[in-house]
Amino acid sequence: MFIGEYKHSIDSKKRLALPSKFRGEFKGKVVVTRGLDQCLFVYPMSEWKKIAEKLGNMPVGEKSTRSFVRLMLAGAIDLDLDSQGRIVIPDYLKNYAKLKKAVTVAGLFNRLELWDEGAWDKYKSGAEKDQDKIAEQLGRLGIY
Amino acid sequence: MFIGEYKHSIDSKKRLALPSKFRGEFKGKVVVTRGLDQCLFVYPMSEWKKIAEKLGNMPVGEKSTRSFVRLMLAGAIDLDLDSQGRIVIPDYLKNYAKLKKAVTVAGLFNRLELWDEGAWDKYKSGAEKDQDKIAEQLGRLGIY
DNA sequence: TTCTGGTTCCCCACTTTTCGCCACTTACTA
DNA sequence: TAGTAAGTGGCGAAAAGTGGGGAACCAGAA
Repeated sequence: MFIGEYKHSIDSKKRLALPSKFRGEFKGKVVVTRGLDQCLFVYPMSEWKKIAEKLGNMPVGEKSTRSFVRLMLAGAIDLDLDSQGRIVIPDYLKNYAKLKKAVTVAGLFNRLELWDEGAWDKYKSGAEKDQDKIAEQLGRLGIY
Repeated sequence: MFIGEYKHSIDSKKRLALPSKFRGEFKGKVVVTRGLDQCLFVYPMSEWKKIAEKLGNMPVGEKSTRSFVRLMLAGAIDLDLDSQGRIVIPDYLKNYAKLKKAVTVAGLFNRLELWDEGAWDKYKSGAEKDQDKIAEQLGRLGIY
């Protein structure tokens, strides 16, 4: 289970180290995909297979479904960790999430999220302002 | 399983290199056919056989089904990879997808798609716009 | 048949990118 | 404060992508 917030940096070769405490769960392989709100999702292979299976079997008849599947599958990439636990972020994903040097890695239960540090801080302060709404949601979920 | 987005180029002899990480799955042979939305589909021989089977058994009653089957089956061609992992794109397919020099190769689960780079970028930015719909679709897949 | 022009295919070569490894530095722990 | 682990940086080797020469092949024309 992925939890916590970590700061890492992308070097000149587009390499990004993943937090060492999670490397065991990845077993040397991860899948990175386009996420929501301009971040990237990082899944262990086992999680990704479930998702890909569903995507691959979606009907291609409808135009909007087709483009959704294209975006998700073509937007994903499977990567190997090097001996230091780093992955190389492809250009098209790096651009999508507007990643520069400083990256925030966030643990979200069954995945990691990669954020440009600045974007993350902004997003977070926005979300923190919305405390009342969050409290409301928690209540609805039965969390007190 | 094919995923990811790759940039390659067609040279003056109409040769196009396929991403090296997939060459193993092709075993030297591929089937290329007209795809949906002005792109080309590239299947490994094993996948193509399944597809062709399905297409051959489709009911020919509906007009749109008929034209879809014609599109896929009539345009299909099997190609060999050369020793550098390239295929030669026939003119009629190159024209159909309006391929110029810069080509985007997209992995879509059981096939690759070949797009003119410009067309791909346009298609993608169109699909990316509707983040709400994407979130909705993700929710339907059980991804949160 | 023989010549010629065009096309295809095979192989070699150059350039760029990627990958694996090693090493330094920083942070945390005991 | 020594020791260990994590994060970062850089080098050299290997692989991938691209371009081009030239042989083989196939047509049509003389």
